[in-house]
Amino acid sequence: MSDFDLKDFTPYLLNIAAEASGTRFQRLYKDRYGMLRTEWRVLFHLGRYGSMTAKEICERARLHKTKVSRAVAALEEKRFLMREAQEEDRRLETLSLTSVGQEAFDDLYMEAARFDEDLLQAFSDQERRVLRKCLGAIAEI
Amino acid sequence: MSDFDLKDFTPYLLNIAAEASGTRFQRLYKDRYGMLRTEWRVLFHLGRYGSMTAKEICERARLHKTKVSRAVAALEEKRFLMREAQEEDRRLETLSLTSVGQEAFDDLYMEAARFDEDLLQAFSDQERRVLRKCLGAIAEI
DNA sequence: CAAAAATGGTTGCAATTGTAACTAACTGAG
DNA sequence: CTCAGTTAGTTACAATTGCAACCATTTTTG
Repeated sequence: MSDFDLKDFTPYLLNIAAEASGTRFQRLYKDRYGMLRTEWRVLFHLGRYGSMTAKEICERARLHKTKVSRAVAALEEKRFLMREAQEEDRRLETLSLTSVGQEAFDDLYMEAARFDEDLLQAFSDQERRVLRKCLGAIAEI
Repeated sequence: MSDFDLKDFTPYLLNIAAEASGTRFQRLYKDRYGMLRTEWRVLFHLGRYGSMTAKEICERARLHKTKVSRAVAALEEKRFLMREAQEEDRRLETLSLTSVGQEAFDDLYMEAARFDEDLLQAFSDQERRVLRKCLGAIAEI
């Protein structure tokens, strides 16, 4: 029996770490705004990078179009975003945050930055660089 | 606007990396053995660490008891494991792999080690150490 | 010892997700 | 033009999951 252990299996480790950190952060968007993770991600994209179509969100956020479609519907329902049909191509809708959505974003954006700092607080700059580099590379697959 | 970006948000990065690597490895246990992720994790525990009860798997694998319960039922259905009631406490069952289950484990165990090596292939020993340390610490939360 | 609390495990149901099929709108070769 | 693709987005349905309530045992405790 080789000495390869579950704790050495990177996908497992990644999954545990992702779940632990994700679950903790979830409390903020879920408790305060009743959002699901996908909704939070869509909100983040629109808040941070400005108005765009659902298609663009799919690509940038690495989310499947059905997930985005449902998240957009939910955010619209909460009056966090608005859709505006495009003249040139009527299949496309420009999505943008309402002022309520913008406020929610501002709040969560601040919390996210704080949360992240807190999460990495024990690591040196060099460790943070390595972590980011490795995660980025693995995500690229 | 601060310069904090989605690519700087560790829970997001972790989630993307976990999903990318997990999905790729999933092909092996799913296509070959029709297993779900939880089933693979339970199989791994029994194969790597020997017979144990569902409770112990819950603790060691960080899985909720309903997930384990269903994974055990599915693995039993596939004839990958057997249950044996304990005399001393009849609420407990000792779970152990059948020879078919053991073969599946042996196969996947080898693949997992290979997969992991492949995944980390571009990183130096030092980077691997840092990665493991950071992920472990974040998972501890 | 009996009744109450705790423990291991399962089940039912609602919520979330994944997949595929669909609609509506555009594009482009004949 | 026009009809076979594409593309953006939605919807329907099945598979997974999460949560709470539930058995069937132990264990505790009064």
